[in-house]
Amino acid sequence: MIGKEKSDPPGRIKIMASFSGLMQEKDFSSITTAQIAKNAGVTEGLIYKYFKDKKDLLYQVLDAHFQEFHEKIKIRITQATSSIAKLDLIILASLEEYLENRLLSKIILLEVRNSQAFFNSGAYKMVTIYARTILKIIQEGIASGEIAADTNPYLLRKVIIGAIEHACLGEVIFGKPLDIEKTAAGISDIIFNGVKA
Amino acid sequence: MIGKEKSDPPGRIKIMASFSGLMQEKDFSSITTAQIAKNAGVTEGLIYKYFKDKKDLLYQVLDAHFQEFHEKIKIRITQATSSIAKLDLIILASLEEYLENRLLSKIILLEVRNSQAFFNSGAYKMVTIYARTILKIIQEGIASGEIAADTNPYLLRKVIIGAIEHACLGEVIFGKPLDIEKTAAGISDIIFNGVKA
DNA sequence: TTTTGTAAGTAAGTATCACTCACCTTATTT
DNA sequence: AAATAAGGTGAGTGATACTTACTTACAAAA
Repeated sequence: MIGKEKSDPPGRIKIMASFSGLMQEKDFSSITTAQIAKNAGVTEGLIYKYFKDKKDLLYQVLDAHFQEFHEKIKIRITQATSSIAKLDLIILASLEEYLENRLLSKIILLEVRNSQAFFNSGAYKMVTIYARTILKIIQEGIASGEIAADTNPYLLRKVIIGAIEHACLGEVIFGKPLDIEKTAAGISDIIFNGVKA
Repeated sequence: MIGKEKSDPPGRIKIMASFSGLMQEKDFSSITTAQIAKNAGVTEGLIYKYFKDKKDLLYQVLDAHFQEFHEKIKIRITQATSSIAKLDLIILASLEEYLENRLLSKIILLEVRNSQAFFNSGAYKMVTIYARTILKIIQEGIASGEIAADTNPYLLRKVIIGAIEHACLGEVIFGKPLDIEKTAAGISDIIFNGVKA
C-alpha cells in the first residue's frame, strides 16, 4: 500500500482549509457552520457529507497537524544519543510547537479534552502514540542506568507532559511571549536534577 | 462584618443547587437552561434575573467550591514546618481534592479555561490566590536554603502545578482509581530529588 | 448510444438552544 | 391606600447545528 488516500473531493479539501483558516482568527465555539461553508465556497449541507459534525471536522484537522508534528519530532529524536538528551529534545520541541501555533495549542490544551468524542478520534490516537514514544525513552533510560531504577516511568511521563503543558498554558492563553530555550532547560533541570539544595 | 450575604432569594438558591446537581450527571455544554429551570422548579427566565448567562452561573458555583477548598488547604499547610514539607502537602492535598470531587475537577481542568470570561470571574481570583500561596512557599524555601538558589520559582511552580494536574487528568476523565499517596510521594521525589541516576 | 448508478453538491428546511421582554404577584414602605 | 420594588412567569426570538429531499455530472454497464 503506497498511500492511504481515501477519495478526497475538492469540496472536502476546501472545507478543511476554510476551517483551518478560521481557526487562526477565532476560537472553535464562535466559528459557525455558515461561516465555514461561505469561506469555503460551498453550501452548509456539504460539510455533513464529509464530517459527522462540527467536532468531527475539528478532530480531523487536528489529526493532520498532529501527524505532521510527530513526523518532525521523530526525526529530531533520532539525532539525540542519550535518553535524557532525547527527553530534553521532547521538552524543547513540544514547547516550540505549542508556541509556534498558539491557536492550535489553545484547542489542544483546553478545548478538545472536555468532549468524550475526542477520545475516540484519530487525533487522540496520535496523542497516545506520542505518549508511548515518551514512555519508551524513559524505559530505555532506566534500563541503561541513566535514570534512577526506582523511577515510576508512567509517573515521570505525567510529570514531564504536565510540566510542558502548564509551562506554556498561561502564555498561550494570554498571548504572552516565552523564552522557550530557557524554559525547556529549566524544566529539564528541575526534573532530572531536582530542586533540593 | 459578620457575613457578606448578598440577598439570596429561594429561586437563586434553587437554580444553583439544580445546576450543581446536573453537573454530577453530565458535562456543561450538554446541560440546557431548560433542564436547569425544570430541575430547579422555576422558569427559564429566572436564571437570567440572577446570572448574566450560563457561564456566569458556572463560575459562581465554582467560586463557592474554590473558597471551601482553599480554606481547607490553608489550615493543613500551617501544620507543616519546612517549605518542602509544605509543598509536599500541597501536592497531596491537591490530588486528594481533585480525586474526591472528580466532577468539579473535570470542569476546572478542562472546561472553564477556554473562555476568556473565566479570567474575569471571582472563581479565577481564587485560583490566583492559591497560585500565589505556592509561589510564596517556594520563595521561602529558596531564602531558607532548602531549595537550590538558582531555581526559578515561577517555573518551579508551573512544574509542580502541571505535574499535579496532569497526574490526575486521565484518571479524572476516565474515572479510574489512583493511589493518591503514592502518586503524591512520587511527584515530590521526582521534583525535589530529580530522576537522574 | 442509451441507461443506470453513484458520488458531488445544493437549497430549503427543522429542532434546539441560549437568551429577552413584557407582564404578573406579593409584600414592604410611605 | 398608593407606590415601589423584588421575585417570579411564560411566551417569544434569533441564531445555529444539523437534516432531508433534491439536482447535476459523469463514468461504467447494457
